[in-house]
Amino acid sequence: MLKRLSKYIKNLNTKKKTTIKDIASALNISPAAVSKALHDDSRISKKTKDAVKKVAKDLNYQPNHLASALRKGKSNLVGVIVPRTNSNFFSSVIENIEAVLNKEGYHIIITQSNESYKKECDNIDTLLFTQVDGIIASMANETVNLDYYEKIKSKGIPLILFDRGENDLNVDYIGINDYDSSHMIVEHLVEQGCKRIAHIGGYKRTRIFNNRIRGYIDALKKHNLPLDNELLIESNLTIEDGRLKMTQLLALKNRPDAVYVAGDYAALGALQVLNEQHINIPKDIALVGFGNEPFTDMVTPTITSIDQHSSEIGKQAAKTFLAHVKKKSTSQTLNKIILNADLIVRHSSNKKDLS
Amino acid sequence: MLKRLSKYIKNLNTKKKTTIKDIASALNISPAAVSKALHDDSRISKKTKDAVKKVAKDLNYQPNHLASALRKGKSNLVGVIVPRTNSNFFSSVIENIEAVLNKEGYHIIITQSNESYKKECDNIDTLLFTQVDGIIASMANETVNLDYYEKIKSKGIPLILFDRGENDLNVDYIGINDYDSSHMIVEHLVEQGCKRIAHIGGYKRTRIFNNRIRGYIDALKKHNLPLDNELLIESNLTIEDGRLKMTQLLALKNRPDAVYVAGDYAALGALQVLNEQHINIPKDIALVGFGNEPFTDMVTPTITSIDQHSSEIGKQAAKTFLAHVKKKSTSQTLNKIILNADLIVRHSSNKKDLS
DNA sequence: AAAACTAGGTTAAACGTTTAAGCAATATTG
DNA sequence: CAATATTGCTTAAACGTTTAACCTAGTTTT
Repeated sequence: MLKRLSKYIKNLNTKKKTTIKDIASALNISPAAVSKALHDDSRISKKTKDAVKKVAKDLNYQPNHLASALRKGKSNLVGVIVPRTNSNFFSSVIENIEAVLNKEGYHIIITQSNESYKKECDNIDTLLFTQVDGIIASMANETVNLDYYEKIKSKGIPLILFDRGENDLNVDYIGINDYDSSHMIVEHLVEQGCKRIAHIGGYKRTRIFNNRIRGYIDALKKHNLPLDNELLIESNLTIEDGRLKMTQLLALKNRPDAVYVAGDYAALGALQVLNEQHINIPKDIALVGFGNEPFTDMVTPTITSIDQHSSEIGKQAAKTFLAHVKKKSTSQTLNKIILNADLIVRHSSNKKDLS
Repeated sequence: MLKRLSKYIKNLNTKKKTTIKDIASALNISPAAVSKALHDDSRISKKTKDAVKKVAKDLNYQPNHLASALRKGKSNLVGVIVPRTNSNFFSSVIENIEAVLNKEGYHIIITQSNESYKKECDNIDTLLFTQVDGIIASMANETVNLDYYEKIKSKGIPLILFDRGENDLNVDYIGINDYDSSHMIVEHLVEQGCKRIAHIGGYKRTRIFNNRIRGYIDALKKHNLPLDNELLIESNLTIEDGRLKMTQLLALKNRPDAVYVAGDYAALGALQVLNEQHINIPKDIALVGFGNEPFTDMVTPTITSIDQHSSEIGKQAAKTFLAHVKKKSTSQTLNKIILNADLIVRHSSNKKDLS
């Protein structure tokens, strides 16, 4: 009695999803035939296929992703890990990854590490738990231990890194040429007549920031400018720290006449300090950022920056993943895609265009 | 021959994941017992449980989420839809949703609509496809047709809206009191001696922006200020449009002496224009934003804004979802949680604190 | 006209868990 | 001490798809 009642209630609640079985019995064919029809198997007649598709639509059939994922051993889900999504760069990369993957029937799961190593590990666990078919990631600032990434590799799950990646980890990578970008920036500043160029860089331990630093140092050498250790500062590249480090530079007896900041947010902080202290940009101090965030073109003065081709990075990352799953052979050739970045010159460093 | 070879290769590749069966045969008990042991079922002896857990750890057992989700009919995944993640507000809401849900064994899938209705529909399809147990969403600016949200409801999947939600859709909602917030702002500006208060508002069709507009109008009335239609402008609230609309206001014969902008990004755009035109803030024109984005405290002058308690909104949204799944009974009492926002007074509107 | 294909399916097992139902052995109760 | 409960499992089915293997009737080849 109680059982019958509960069953009745259950039937009321579970708006009973249509399954392949329902379609099969409606057409008096086997579930297997339905499955094949829905996948356009060559061994099923056009007539049956059409009938199946019609009934499927009529009954509002939605394939059960979990069941097919379980059976096929793949989830058609790709995990994405980024430090944070609230910058235009990562936001745009994600958008493009999604666009490319959606076309191939994949969906993405976005997770943020907030630059925390622990969070990043949690995210990896979440993604592995969700049985993603691959992971596309950009590492947190904090991350130095690569065990968790090795864990992904050891499970045989394709791993693609972009922007923030490590060389030691032998995986596919998409990014820009940071070393060359620094050269472009220094060259540009030298052209503007700057002689004391400071660099507020990211953490040396992060490969891309290290490359920017190396590029900065080598470019100075190339132009016969002395390297002054006071002018090379390590930063976490937040707005706040940008303010701090700029203030620090202004406190020097011998101030720089140009500052190259390895991130736009920190460059914005620096800009604020310069504006507040009524220092003329670029006449007294020229400023260059990195990343070409939209706000660089909206602040006063507009900030010269490096465009990292975020949409291209996203697309390439997605394509690299797809290449991985398509050739399931062992011929896993390593892909390292290095794009050339563009220098976008704006008011903050353009002395020649002064009206 | 060929078969044996392919089988051999297969075994090489599939780093054979340990399953419950493996544990079972290792201990010579049934898979069912293992499953129960892992879930701390009371009908399993402590001795067996310990043994199972030890073997599970030794064999590096990872539960197959897909299988359990299929069997249990729930995925332990919650979908989150936001306009974009690149604002601190949404970023912070998401962070808190995740924190609360992770503790209960749920994971989240983040998707962005980029303020596009079509993208939002796609996102909903993705989430339904992924078999999420619930959806927490904030609607795109463009969204006026609610069919897709009805679709979620009709599938019996818990839907919780926050910030941008609609009244017509009869679902749980978490947000702040926008109407009252406008009152607080106008009151504050009146106290500062402002008499011509303009409002750059969001789209009227979006409920929260409409409420802010209504609050603005009613507050003017309350303080016996005339409503000048020239001073009430609709905007998409991006930085760019903030610049545009501010420029528009400055072109009036009779300029406002205060501008209340319904979003911080647009307020930033307005601030830039005012700064560029060397208009004294707040003496000539006072400025107030909405959202308390971190940069409001970093620009010059700092911008007065409304704090929306993003972390609280995130937590409450997650808790509301959890309440839904816990009481599976039909007693679906509707939750409308309206938080009181805080006005954070900063330099852009504080005339009394002038040094 | 026998042999060999082909078209168009069907059958049944499998993916890894969970869980209702069952059962034997031990413990508790009246 | 017989009746009843409890403990600690086992059995087997189920979740919804997919797929290898098989089957039958018709078609083509030789």
